[in-house]
Amino acid sequence: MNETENDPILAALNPPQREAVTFGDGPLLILAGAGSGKTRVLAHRIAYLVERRNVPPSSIISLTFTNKAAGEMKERVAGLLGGSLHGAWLGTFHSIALRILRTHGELTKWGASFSVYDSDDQKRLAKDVAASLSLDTKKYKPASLLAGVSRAKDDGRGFSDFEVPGVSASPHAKVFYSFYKLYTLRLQNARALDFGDLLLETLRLFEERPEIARRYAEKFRHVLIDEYQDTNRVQYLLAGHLSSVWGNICAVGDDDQSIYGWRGADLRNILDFEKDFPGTKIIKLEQNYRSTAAILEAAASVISHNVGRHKKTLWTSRKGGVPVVCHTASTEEEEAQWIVEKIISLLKEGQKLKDIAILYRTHALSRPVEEALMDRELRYVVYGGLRFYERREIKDAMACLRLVAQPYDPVALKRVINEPPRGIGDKTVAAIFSESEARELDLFATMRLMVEEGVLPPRASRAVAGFIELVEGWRIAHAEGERLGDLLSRILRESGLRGALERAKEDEKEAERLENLEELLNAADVHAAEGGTVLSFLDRAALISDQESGKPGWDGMTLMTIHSAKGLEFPCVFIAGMEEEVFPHALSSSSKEEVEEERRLCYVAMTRAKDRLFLTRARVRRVFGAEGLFRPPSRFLFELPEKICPRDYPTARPCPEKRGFTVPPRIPPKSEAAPQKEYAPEAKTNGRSLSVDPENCDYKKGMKVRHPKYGDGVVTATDGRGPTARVSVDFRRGEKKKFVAGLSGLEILIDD
DNA sequence: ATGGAACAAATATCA
DNA sequence: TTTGTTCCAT
Ligand SMILES: Nc1ncnc2c1ncn2[C@@H]1O[C@H](COP(=O)(O)OP(=O)(O)OP(=O)(O)O)[C@@H](O)[C@H]1O
Repeated sequence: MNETENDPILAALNPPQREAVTFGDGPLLILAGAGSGKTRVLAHRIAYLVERRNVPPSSIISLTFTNKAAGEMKERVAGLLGGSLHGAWLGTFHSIALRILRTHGELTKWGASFSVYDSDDQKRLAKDVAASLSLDTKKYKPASLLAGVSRAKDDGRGFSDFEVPGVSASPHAKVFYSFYKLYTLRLQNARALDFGDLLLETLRLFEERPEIARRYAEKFRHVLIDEYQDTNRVQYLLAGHLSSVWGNICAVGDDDQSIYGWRGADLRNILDFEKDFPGTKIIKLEQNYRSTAAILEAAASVISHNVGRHKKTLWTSRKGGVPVVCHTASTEEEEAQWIVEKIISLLKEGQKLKDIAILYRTHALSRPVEEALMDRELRYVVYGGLRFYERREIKDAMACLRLVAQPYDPVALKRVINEPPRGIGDKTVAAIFSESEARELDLFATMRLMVEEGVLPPRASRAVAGFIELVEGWRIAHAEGERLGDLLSRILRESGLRGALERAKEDEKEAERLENLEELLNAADVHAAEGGTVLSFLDRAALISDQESGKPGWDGMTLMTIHSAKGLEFPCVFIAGMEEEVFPHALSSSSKEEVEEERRLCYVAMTRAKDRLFLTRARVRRVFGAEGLFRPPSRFLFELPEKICPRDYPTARPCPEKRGFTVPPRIPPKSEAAPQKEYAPEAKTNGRSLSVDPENCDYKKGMKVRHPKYGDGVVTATDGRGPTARVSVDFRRGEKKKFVAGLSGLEILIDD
């Protein structure tokens, strides 16, 4: 039994980990805290099954949540195995659903060649739908209706599961219903699936064709799921189907790290696992191998403020450690500056750039940091944000490509029919669409007909004819087997997309877009070389949406949101923007549940750090070009152990009675220069206190408020509740304005 | 009817 | 900073 000593698969595991890896058949749940080696166990278990139990890789499916996690998993297992993993299904839920749907496309109402809409496509479609219904988009924002639809799909409720709202139903319910209805119809006409559909339609396929569900359930003797706490209803049901024959489902997760509630993640999935899968073996892992005690203590202290959580033991043998550092800067630029200084001293201590990560709640926070890093010529990679396949020029090119494969796609057509401008304006486009709907005809067929019948003004007619010919040419080239890269290159040339950019390339921005197109061509060549098709190239763009910047051995630091950092680890971690309204975010602080999810997010962020952890905030941060707003420190800072992170915030104190913060007159330390007039200038003079209370920002008619730009005013009307409410304000200076409450920068004035 | 220019508004998190 | 909307000259 000493063989484990030299066994690469079993050696570096502690006893409970080893038990999990070698566990035989039946459901297995590994419920454990951050950094306890859950993902490691999954990777080792896959290797163990293949190598020691002779389980064929093709009967293993491993489901992860993000592409990044899927990539890591592949890498880890490959490192343990050395190549024999061929045939195993490792990927995100969405990519695996897509694979299944493509295999059985003919059985769905979309047919075999449907397309996948990414969130930009979804938003465009949602806008069209709202316009067709002539909704008041002030009151019913397409984006929030769309969010409702996505959420319903995450919860497993397709349109057909909704009842026709009765006469007494709320206006919102009626609007939502008709929106969902038309959105569904338009998607179908476009033969497109959105992200929610990928999962939901796979589930439907399994339910309506049990023999297909069974085929997969028989194939997969082992189903492994990482980050199980973030599965939604549909994913949970899919997991049930996949494991229904063999019953070997192995889920790992941590309820304290559930951060996708807004995407329908349901904690009950992990909490009720035992009930759902009778005979479950539960294994707990309690040793954290990642972080120092200082970091772990700080993180534990924060998360302990969530009520009703399941206590977990988590200890580390890495006693002590460098204390967590909190820093308050006066502006976002100075915050970035401070981070960069720290990074430089870390580098002097021997840390490598790739060992450093800067995490933040929202992408918008990356800019000042990026600028500071560029000043010092430090290399970095930003993950997420405006991703490669989401860039305008790339989406335009891909829309052309999509028209080649799927000429009936309305979103793609609308996008490029007049890009670059070729004389087909809104009126003509609208005419084409309504005609196509009226005649129940394909968009291109409609256009051809309209040109022949001469129903369009001559100028527009000629332009449309030219466009048809253009796309037809591409389609012929494609049918004749032109290589993907050449086809795309032809499209860029003939469509004028490239020409338009070249004409404007003295502009740095446009030059960069041109470079992106070159990279796209490159990616197309690579994809074709790997045997990919136009269709699979389009799929990839929707699902991955990021292009690996192909620089091997790249040594740069990492900038990303906390959400995308989940599951990763770095020796040094900076968390920027530790301010109320930023983190917890203003738009998710309206309920206790939302704040608790933000707190878990904070916990996730902190537990990414192995050795060094820095939390920073700025007293004043600008929201877009606007004037800087005073930002009280994040409540999470006050939840850190005092000894680790001393309370040294002279400018604001938590005010428990109001569950908010009051802002006393600021006494600037001598060392700090710069006049600070924008920090609530009147607060000192008129004896009233300003209350910024994001948990309770319900505006009422008649309420006195202050805006940093417009001054004081009175609320004249409100629309909706919570941070997304619209608030109309009459300012004393005479202006009338309407705001989104959570983003407005409005402060409620309270008389003493 | 189109398209440029000037102006206003609005930003989450991911697949 | 970017994206969308409105207005006006072609
Ligand atoms: N038995 C062990 N011996 C040495 N190192 C270990 C052991 N188990 C885990 N580790 C290390 O601990 C770190 C955390 O492991 P892993 O990422 O698998 O944790 P996790 O539980 O998935 O974390 P999280 O929930 O935060 O994503 C990794 O660097 C891993 O190599």
